[in-house]
Amino acid sequence: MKMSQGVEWALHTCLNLTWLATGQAVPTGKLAAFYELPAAYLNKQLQALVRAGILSSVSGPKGGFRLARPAADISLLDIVVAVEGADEAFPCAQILREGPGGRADVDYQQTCLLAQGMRRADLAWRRELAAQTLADIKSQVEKQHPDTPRRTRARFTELSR
Amino acid sequence: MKMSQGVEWALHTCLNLTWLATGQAVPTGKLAAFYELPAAYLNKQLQALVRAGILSSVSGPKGGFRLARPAADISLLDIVVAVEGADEAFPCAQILREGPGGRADVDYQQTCLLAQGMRRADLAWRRELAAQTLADIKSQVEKQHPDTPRRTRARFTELSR
DNA sequence: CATATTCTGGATATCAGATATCCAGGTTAT
DNA sequence: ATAACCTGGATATCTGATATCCAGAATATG
Repeated sequence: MKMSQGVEWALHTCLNLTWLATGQAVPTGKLAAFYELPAAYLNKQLQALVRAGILSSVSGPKGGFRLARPAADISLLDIVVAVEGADEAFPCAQILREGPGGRADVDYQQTCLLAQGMRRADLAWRRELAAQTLADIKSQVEKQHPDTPRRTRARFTELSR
Repeated sequence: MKMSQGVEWALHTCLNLTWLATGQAVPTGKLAAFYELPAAYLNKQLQALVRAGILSSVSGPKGGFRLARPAADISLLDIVVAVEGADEAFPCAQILREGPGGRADVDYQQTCLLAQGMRRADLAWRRELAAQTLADIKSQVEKQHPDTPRRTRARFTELSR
C-alpha cells in the first residue's frame, strides 16, 4: 500500500513552481537539484504531469517546465493521479467467481459488497485530496513561513544548472 | 498504490467464517480451496490475522481458524491493517530537509503542509474503513442473497480437505 | 546557419517487495 | 503412536518502482 516516491517529488516540485513568475520555465536539472533528486528519473514524473495537463514543457535553451494552469485549479488528487495512475488501491480480483454460486457473467467488482465497502473508503480518500488545491497549500505555507516565496526564488536563481 | 492481493483473500475468508458456528475451526486447506487460492500463501495472511487478534488458531486434527471475536467487533480497517501493516500510504521522505532553509532538527513528516494534506486524506480513508464491520457486510449480503449462509456452509462441508 | 540547451520516448539495468513454495518442529484429536 | 494441523524460517520467482542512458526533435542565441 505504499505510494511511489515520485508523488512526493511531484507535489513539492509543483508547489515550488507556484512561487515563480508564471512565464518562467525551469529545466529538469534545476528542479532536481533543488532537493538533490535524480534528474533523469524526476524527468519521468514531469513528463507524466505534462501528459496530465498539469505542467507544460518548453524545449530548447531557456526551456523547462511551468504550471499549465492556475494553482487554484490543481488539486492534490490531480497530481497523485497523474503520477500514480487512476486505479483504485483495492484490487478486486473477482474472487467470488470461484465461490459457491459464482457466475462468470457477473461483474463482482461492481456487486461484491466487500469491494463496495473498500470503494467507499477509496472515494473518501479521493474526495479529501480533491478538496485541497496547490493554492490552498501555498497560502498555508506563506502564512506559517512568510519568507518561503523569496527563499524559493533565490534558491532557483543560485542553482547553476 | 496497489494493495496486496492478500487483503481481498483475508476479507472474504473472514466474512465466510461469520457464517459458521462460532466454535467451528476451518483448516487452511479448506479456506484456500473455497476460492482456489494457494494454501501455503493464504496461511501467511491467516497467521497475520491471528497475530492481530482477529482470528484464533487451533492445532491438531479438527484444528484450523475461527473468528476470535464477534463480527460486529471486526472492522474492515482491522483486517486491512493486519495484512498490509499500519503504515500510511504516503511516504513523506522528509524531502524538505534538502530544500532552502531545511534543518536536520525538524520533523518535516509532522510540519510539512503537503504531508499534512496527504495525511488528512489517509485519515478519511481509515475512518471510512473503521466505520464498516464484518457484521455490517454480512447483513447486507444476507439481505441481497438470503441463501448465502446456507450455501457457504454447504460448500465448506463438501470440500474434502 | 551552427551550436548548445532542453524535452521526448524507448531501451535497459537494478532493487525491493509481493507472491509462492517447502520444510522442520510443535500441538493435539483419535 | 499416528495423522492432521499450525508456526516460523528459508528460499525461489515475479512484478513494479527506481534509476540510467541514448537517439531524436525542438528552439534560443550568436
